Amino acid sequence: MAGHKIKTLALVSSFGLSSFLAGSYYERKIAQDPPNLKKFPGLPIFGTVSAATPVSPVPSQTNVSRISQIMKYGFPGLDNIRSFDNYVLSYDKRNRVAHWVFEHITAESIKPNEGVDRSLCQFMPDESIHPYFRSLNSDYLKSGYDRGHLAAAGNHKCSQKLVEQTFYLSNMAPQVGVGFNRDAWNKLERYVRKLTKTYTNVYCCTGPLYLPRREPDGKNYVKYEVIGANHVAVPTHFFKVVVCETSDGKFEMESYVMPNQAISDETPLTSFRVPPESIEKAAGLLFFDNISRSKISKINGKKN
DNA sequence: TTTTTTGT
Repeated sequence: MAGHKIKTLALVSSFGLSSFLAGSYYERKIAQDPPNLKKFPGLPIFGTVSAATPVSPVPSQTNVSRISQIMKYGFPGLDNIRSFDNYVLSYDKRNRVAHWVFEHITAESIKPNEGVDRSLCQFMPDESIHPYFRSLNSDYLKSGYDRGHLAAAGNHKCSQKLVEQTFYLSNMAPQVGVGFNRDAWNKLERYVRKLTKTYTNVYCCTGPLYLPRREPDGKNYVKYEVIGANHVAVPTHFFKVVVCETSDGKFEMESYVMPNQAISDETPLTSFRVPPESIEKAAGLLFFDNISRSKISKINGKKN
């Protein structure tokens, strides 16, 4: 992690947070009202919306500061960043599933407010994603997989608007329902929420993995199913990397990898702990790059 | 408690 720190920091600061936000604002706007591309001289114009991102208005200051708070300790990667009011997502256009989502939760922020009702929410396509790369409800229909939240709905129940924003399909991945999404994975999500009872701030990064497997010929292959007309990838595994901040400014890190399959209720969560480095290498991401290693007092329960 | 799908 530390070895790459300077490079990544330089990249983040030269882009600047506002340009990420500006990008997401612009692409969202495209989806609502198709732009007159002639307004942007020099942009390549094809038959479809260009991926290029011209200068555009900066969104409201409140949103910017919340996003800065969520991403305070670094972006794991910089591909197709989407910012919502209470979480941030990096989208993998090739697999039609996010690379990662990032959340900042506190006891206060996850406290459900009266009247907030998950059952009123609907899964909806993310119109800010180009139609070529967008997943649809029809892709999941009769696939046998749940539309599993990456940023958990249960982390955003303080307002109806925030919980609704977790129902974009860009925040979903095909997950085995019984025994995984509704059980072991849900248990991990509840455990992460429980950490807010002990720690002032909890930062949580979640995403899919497509891990190689040894086949009978002795070689390693990455094999995964794709579902629906849009070939949405079914990840082989999911990860969660969590950093807990104590009131005196110390950090503790925990990182988990779970296979996308039914998991026995008896399996303890601790058995899914893996070194964060192994997730970074498998995912091509760097987690919490802005936290100096010397400030992390524990990793997966062991003194660092 | 929270996570969902299916068919009416």
